[in-house]
Amino acid sequence: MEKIANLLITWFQYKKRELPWRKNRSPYRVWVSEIILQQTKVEQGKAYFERFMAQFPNIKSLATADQKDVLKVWEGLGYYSRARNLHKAANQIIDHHNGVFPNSHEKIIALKGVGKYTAGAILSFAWNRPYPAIDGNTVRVTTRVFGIHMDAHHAYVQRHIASLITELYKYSSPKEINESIIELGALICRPKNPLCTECPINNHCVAKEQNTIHLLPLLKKKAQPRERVLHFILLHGPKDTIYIELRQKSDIWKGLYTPLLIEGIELSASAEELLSETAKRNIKIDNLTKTNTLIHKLTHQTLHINIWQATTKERTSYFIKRSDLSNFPTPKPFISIFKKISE
DNA sequence: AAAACGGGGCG
DNA sequence: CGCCCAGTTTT
Repeated sequence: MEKIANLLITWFQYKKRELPWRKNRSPYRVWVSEIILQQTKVEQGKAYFERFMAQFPNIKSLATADQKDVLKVWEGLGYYSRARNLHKAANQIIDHHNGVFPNSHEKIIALKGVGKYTAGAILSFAWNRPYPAIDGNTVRVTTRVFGIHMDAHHAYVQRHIASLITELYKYSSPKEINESIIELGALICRPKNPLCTECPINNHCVAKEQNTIHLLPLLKKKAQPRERVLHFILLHGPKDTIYIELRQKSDIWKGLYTPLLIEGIELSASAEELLSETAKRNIKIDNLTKTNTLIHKLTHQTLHINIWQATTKERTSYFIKRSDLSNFPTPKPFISIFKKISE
């Protein structure tokens, strides 16, 4: 174990990437970057991190912002609950910790959106405290190096990995141990085509020795995504206004704004059928025409989307000036559409 | 314990 | 275009 720890950190000090969040490891920066990096590739996360930090440089500025503006910075990144939780947790810190980022594991993991991994990352990266940060990279590296041929999600395996990582803390700092393992997983011990010849610990890798690297880690199969049909109507009102609605249910895109949504009728539905649906919602519309249809794939749902155009003479509170559209966070399929309309 | 939650990238 | 990646909350 001592040899592995030393090889890892020597490699890391030499090969680690220069990343925006590594410039200054304040708890706030570590926290924001770790939330952004959940389910997100480093390359995509960089620009979002820079913009987020520019707009919300500290806990207070984030806490006092409108959730809508936090989601606007998050627009296009996906898993929007991360942004809502980040905003809520900033307020938790203001309300319960006097605006100062808490430094105990118990208090950090109590923050909305912070689970075991993120708590470990904050404690180790910001304060060099000995808490494992077990993410997908860590699981991949450790199951291979130690030859763990068991379901990686199983609680027993997670505890085993944690104890192996903790043992490495005897030989080097938790901060560098955690970060070097994650970096090794990202750069060398990749899911496909790992670069074993460049790996600093290839001589200590059980899976390499067994020729079982391609089999590890052992992961469960995912469920099939469900199919879903959505009709969106770009509804133009008087005086350069457009109808938008806030998604509020516990469903995809909560907190974001979309055009008028009609769900529950088939993809091939006629304009007449849509008209009767809008009538049910007491919205009188004219000139309804279909403009295009697209498929938007999410991990858990495949969305079949029809986009329509229509006009109306009504003007309720759901209508905003087209030029204000850019202030409203919207899901990926509508970013370019809204941009075009607002011009 | 299982399902829900986006979007990007690769072959 | 099918397949892969994956922490936290909710159910």
